[in-house]
Amino acid sequence: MLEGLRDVISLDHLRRIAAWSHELSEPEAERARRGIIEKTYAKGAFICHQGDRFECWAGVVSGLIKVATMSDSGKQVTLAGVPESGWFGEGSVLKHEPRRYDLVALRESRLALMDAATFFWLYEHSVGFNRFLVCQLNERVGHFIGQVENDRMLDAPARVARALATIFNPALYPGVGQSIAITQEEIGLLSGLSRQVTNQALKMLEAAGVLTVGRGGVTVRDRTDLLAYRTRD
DNA sequence: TCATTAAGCGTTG
DNA sequence: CAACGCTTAATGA
Repeated sequence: MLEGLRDVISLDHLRRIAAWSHELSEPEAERARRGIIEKTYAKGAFICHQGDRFECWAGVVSGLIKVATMSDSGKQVTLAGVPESGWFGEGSVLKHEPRRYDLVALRESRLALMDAATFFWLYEHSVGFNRFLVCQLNERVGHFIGQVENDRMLDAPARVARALATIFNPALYPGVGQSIAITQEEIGLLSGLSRQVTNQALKMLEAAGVLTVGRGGVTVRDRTDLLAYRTRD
């Protein structure tokens, strides 16, 4: 697998790629900037495997990341899709734990990686940073409660609705607006469905008035419609 | 046997 | 040129 390009970033750039940086004081932001490098991952590349020690907090600058794990039966189960502007991995960094999940780049993606020392410095010194972390963890709790439900309803449109609802969460991913550029193949990878089934599911969701499908993207008027979607029989 | 999927390919925007 | 839809052959429940 090809190693991507590594780069140091500017303060201006940090402001653009990290919504949380606006909660930081000038010296805090400067410290954050120095602790972050950027790296590009090719389509299909693993950012890390389950069990790896990957001592970084990561933000998606561009592209799309899948967080997945193996089920008991050995199948890949997607836990979440992380689009542009999403930051993840604070769980493992905070606990000094090996990664509990696989991280895969679904398309060519650029990540901002913050080293653990910087992360802990902000954790101990910055009120704004902690405010952001609490807010994000709170959103996650809500998300995973929804996921538990998802395991029991194996219905394809409902799973697609869930996967998309994750991506359209403005608290977690402020960079995503009403529509997102995502292919049906990528939605399938996020939902754990084949391209055919994904296409069919999207049509059903469109018929239900929950979203509109376009070429290479979907548009959602109201995210609560996605969350409210239930199997129609 | 029937259903589902990955792969290949033609079409389309 | 990449996303989509369709066909087909393999897989497996």
